Amino acid sequence: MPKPEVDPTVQLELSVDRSSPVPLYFQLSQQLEAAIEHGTLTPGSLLGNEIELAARLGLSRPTVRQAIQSLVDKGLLVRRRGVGTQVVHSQVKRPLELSSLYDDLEAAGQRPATRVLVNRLVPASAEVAAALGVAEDSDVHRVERLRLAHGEPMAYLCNFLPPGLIDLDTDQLETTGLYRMMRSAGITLHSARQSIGARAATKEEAERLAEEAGAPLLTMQRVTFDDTGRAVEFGTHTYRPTRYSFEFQLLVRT
Amino acid sequence: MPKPEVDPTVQLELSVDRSSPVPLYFQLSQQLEAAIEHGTLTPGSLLGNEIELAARLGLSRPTVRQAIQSLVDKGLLVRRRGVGTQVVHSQVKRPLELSSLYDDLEAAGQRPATRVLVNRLVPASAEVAAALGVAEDSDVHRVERLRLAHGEPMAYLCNFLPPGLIDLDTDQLETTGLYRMMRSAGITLHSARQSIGARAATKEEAERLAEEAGAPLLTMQRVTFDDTGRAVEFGTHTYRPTRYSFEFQLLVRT
DNA sequence: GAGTGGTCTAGACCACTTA
DNA sequence: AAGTGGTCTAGACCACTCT
Repeated sequence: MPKPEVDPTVQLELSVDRSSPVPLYFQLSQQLEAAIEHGTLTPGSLLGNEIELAARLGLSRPTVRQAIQSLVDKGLLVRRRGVGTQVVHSQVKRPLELSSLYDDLEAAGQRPATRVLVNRLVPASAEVAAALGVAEDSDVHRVERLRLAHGEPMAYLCNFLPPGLIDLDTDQLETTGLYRMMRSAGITLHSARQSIGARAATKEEAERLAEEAGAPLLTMQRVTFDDTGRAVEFGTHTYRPTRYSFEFQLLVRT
Repeated sequence: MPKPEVDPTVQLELSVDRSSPVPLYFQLSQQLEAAIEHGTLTPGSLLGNEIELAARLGLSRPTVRQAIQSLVDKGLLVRRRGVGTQVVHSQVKRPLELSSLYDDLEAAGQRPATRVLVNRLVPASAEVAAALGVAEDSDVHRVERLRLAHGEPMAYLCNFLPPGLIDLDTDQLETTGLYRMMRSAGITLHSARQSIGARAATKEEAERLAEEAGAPLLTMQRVTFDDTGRAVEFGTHTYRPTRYSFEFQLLVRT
């Protein structure tokens, strides 16, 4: 009876296309990630050593390392000196993302709807001006939206954006998410500072979300920065906690 | 009048110690990070090119790149092809962390106090068993704690841990955080899956936190995994939203 | 065209783990 | 002692941005 292969990657038909413009390390990391996602590489399985893997693919060791490292950074693999590289045991795989409510809902198959309540220029309040780094009372966009799922209100979103950044077409706001609009306008999102809390609904808030006054609401405030460090969005959101909660995975910084 | 230096790193007396066991790239990244933290490298300033920097320090380019890349991953630097490497403009610098309430409070100078309400072995409920990956009705540790700041209750923490992992000394639980105890027991935390929501307080919850029944509460559930993929902790926490909110910075995955 | 970062190579030596 | 990942070198060519 033949001894089973120790290195599961040998059965994985890995290959790279050197004529492709896609970087070699990226081609490799995508194939490995797909194999993990797909269950071909099972949790706990030990990848073969880097040098042998590099030789088999006709790549240099640093290139293979770069591919593996990117998956380690995503939390999919764990490396141990003297031991090897293993697929992480835990079932949780989704990377941490700057979540977009619209995308979240769409991914969950909830077919979200958006109703734009307000879309106009207003003078910046002190709080908005500080968050966006603009002068107080200068013009900023104010967008108020109600997000619905299955016809039921789920969240009330109030956002402020500096002027001249993107074209805030109301129709487009109703059919896609704000982040997606910013990305297609060539804005590279970089980081966001978030604060998540809770409070009792005021009468107006309750009415908007079809709740009762005093009902608990989940709140989120966020300032988003692009890769030049500009604040590109300040948002104050309220969610119905019976309909929505924040789910995410954190990687421990090392 | 002499033209000012374009590359601010030349005035930075960077140096590496080749006799140190600390990796060279790490020595460099720490010096750069300190300079950014300290304000010596101001937001928006352009670092000199990698090759020149490598030559000045007597390092190879890949080593310098590794140092710079680690700061890019932390969100402190931004690289642009054809342009250069810049210190990020935004004022936010704190990295995303797996937050420990105890550490958060201590960092905020709130001198937290902990009262251990329960610390014993209990049979695992279905929910706990699923979260920790143990058999239903098998023994698990149950720890209930009340976290206070300035003498006021701030959060009620209920945690479950698999048996035999760490010594859950009650005195130690009152003077430090659970995460810190796990780390000193040699457990390497790796990732956590969190869910943050809100709900109205039940009568018992309200009493524990000195709130009224029906008051809004901020809730957090978390499963934490170590680097072998074992679930090492499952927690169900409730926070007084007037006293606590979750603040964190996200980096956009690219 | 000049300068930047992005990618890649083919080696090397070391530290750690396991047996 | 053998095998692993961790670090490091000294080059190379390419793609992109700016002037």
